[in-house]
Amino acid sequence: MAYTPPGETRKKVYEFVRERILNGSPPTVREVQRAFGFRAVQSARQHLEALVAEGKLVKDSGKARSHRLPELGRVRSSHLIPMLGRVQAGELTTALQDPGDYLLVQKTRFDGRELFALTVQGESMLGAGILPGDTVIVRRQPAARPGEIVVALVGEEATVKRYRQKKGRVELHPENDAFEPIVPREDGEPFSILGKVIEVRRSLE
Amino acid sequence: MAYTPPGETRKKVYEFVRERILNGSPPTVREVQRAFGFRAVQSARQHLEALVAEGKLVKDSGKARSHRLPELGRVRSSHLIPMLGRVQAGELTTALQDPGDYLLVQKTRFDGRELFALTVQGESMLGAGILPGDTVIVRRQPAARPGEIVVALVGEEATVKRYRQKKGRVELHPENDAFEPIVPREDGEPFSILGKVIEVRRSLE
DNA sequence: TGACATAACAGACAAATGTCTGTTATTCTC
DNA sequence: GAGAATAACAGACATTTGTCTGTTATGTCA
Repeated sequence: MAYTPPGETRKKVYEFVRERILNGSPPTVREVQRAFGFRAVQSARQHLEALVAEGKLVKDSGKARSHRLPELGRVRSSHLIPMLGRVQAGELTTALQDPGDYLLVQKTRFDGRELFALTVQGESMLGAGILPGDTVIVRRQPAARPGEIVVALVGEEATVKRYRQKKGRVELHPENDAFEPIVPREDGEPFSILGKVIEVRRSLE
Repeated sequence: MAYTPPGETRKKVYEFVRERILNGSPPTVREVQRAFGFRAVQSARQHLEALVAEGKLVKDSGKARSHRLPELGRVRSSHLIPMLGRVQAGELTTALQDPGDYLLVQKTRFDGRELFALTVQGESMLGAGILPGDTVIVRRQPAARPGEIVVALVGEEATVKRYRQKKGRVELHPENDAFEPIVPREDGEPFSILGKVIEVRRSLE
């Protein structure tokens, strides 16, 4: 490769490597060499080393394909969670065994507790910006604090509501005047908190 | 490693590799070996080969760290898109050059067009279930169809609104009675569609 | 011009990594 | 118990990949 003005090729190398990293396969030194038509491995290596020195890239010495973007450490970590779709609550457990779909979440935001996702039905939470068809990501937990939005199992159905307490009794509040709060009966009707809604997603495509 | 029931370790190997791939660094054969305490490289290799044969993984023969998740399945590779946060519209372009944060999306849902994300400010889209602080994922495109929610550049500011046309003229409608529709002036005030909102995300933690 | 910095080249070595051949152990089924 | 199937092991070799030492070319600036 002919001589190029200082910094010019360096920048292109950075963009090339960055693109490759974002696409999931960091290049080897020789892949960079070939991509730029260098006739010596060292040419590619010098650029890569310089980029590391500048702090634009990070590298694990000696390892293959180990260049990373420095700011990605906290972001890249991801996790797949089962997507429950529109299953009935009664089938929740079995659905979790072999879920039909997965959703990708950024793991670092969640502390390793079990997560799952499901699709919202009905308009009872319109006031909280949760629309029918929205996907809610839920962290499994058996209890909640007042004010949090939870997924609860009432009888045979899973429902998304805001958790409240009144005189020591649990109430599940919709955010829509057309609906009434749910007050669990004491006659043994199955009632439990499945978990807390930690994220809402809506696809508009 | 002691003998384990057929398929048991295989499944764990798959999960391990999948996790690593999603995190951006597919493991080497020997990394799998170490992770499972195999005393022979071949043990790890057999599992990996079997997984490729089953179609659960794909591999570039001979290359280091070349295991990938097949593009066919439901679980697809992830993609990082730049997160623009609360930057002013005028800085949009520069912000894209060196973004400070990234968001993880499922790549296959988007056809390779350029994506970016930004944080919503203001309550003008409450009626569409878009709240202040929500993150919108935007696909860059210079035009839109009536009814779609877009990010537009009006003067110096980026704004999220519903795109409409009235008598051949563009109007940007809020979804909140407290706000007025925006009708771009014809006096040369900068106006352009930055892209279409394809997803809304809200974190509740 | 000459010192200096950067870019690119040449050729090799060393470490990491993928691949191969063959063997032993465990479980299941008949 | 014999045979089949799967799991795990042992040890080696080949290729890929990272790293090193030294050289030549191009541009900058005093």
